[in-house]
Amino acid sequence: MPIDPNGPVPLYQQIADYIRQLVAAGVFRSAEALPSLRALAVQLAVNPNTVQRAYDQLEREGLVYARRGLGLFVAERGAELARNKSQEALYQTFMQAILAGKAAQLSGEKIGAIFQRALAGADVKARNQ
Amino acid sequence: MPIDPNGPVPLYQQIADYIRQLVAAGVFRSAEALPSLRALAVQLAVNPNTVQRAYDQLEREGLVYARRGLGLFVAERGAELARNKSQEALYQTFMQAILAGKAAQLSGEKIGAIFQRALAGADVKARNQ
DNA sequence: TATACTGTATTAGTAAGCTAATGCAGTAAT
DNA sequence: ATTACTGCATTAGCTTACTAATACAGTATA
Repeated sequence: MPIDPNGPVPLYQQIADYIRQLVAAGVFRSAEALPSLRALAVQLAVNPNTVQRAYDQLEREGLVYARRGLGLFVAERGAELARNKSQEALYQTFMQAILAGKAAQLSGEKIGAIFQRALAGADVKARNQ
Repeated sequence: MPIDPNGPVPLYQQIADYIRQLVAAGVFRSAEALPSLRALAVQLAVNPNTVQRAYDQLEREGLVYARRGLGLFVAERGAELARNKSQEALYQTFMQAILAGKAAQLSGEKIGAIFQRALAGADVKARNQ
């Protein structure tokens, strides 16, 4: 698991994002236990509270539920929620960016063109990895 | 000028963004003076240093240049740079969002569809204002 | 019941970023 | 030279957010 202690995005956020991806991809099946706080904390060389905070966030999103003494489990529709969450986040990001572009006097067509260029660029980037 | 002392985005950033828009729109013509640090600071009820920081950023971007004792002026190709800057920022934002979407197992088509929905949504939003 | 594992809560330290106070330095006009 | 304007630099206060230390509480098993 790729964790970068430096860099702008907080550790707990990186962890939450990564776990969310795994849940969305179905790596953890419904009602299957996720790694325990401390286990993951040791593996990532991070304080348990930091993992806790990530798990907290995922629980608030409804992806997982925690049982004290037992562990953490993927919620019934956890995978589906995770996918919806990703899409919603993407939509919000796009919306904000588009509004910023409009504020900068860019037309909808121009904004669309820039997006298409980025989409193509992302493909190339993915191919080179 | 709409400045929100609360809210997540720092004052100096709001100021810089707004001035950049004005420069992009050609409100200030080349070599024409912008409001002085203190004048703008008074108008916005903000510390001069905060405006200074915004102007600093715009100068680093090459949009304007400062002359001590004289004031701040729009650079030769300032308006053009401002427009390019906006497009480049938009491209970067799109790129990051797209990569996040791909990481979340979303296909390029799906990502494109979400973007189109956001673009349409932004139009509606603009119409209602 | 003792042990060893789970998650939870409280508190504190630390670092980064933003804003402001104050004084310095250059220009121009009276 | 004085005055009144420009931008610039240094420093400090303040807030916020992140991370960590530590202790508490529930569950299962030997």
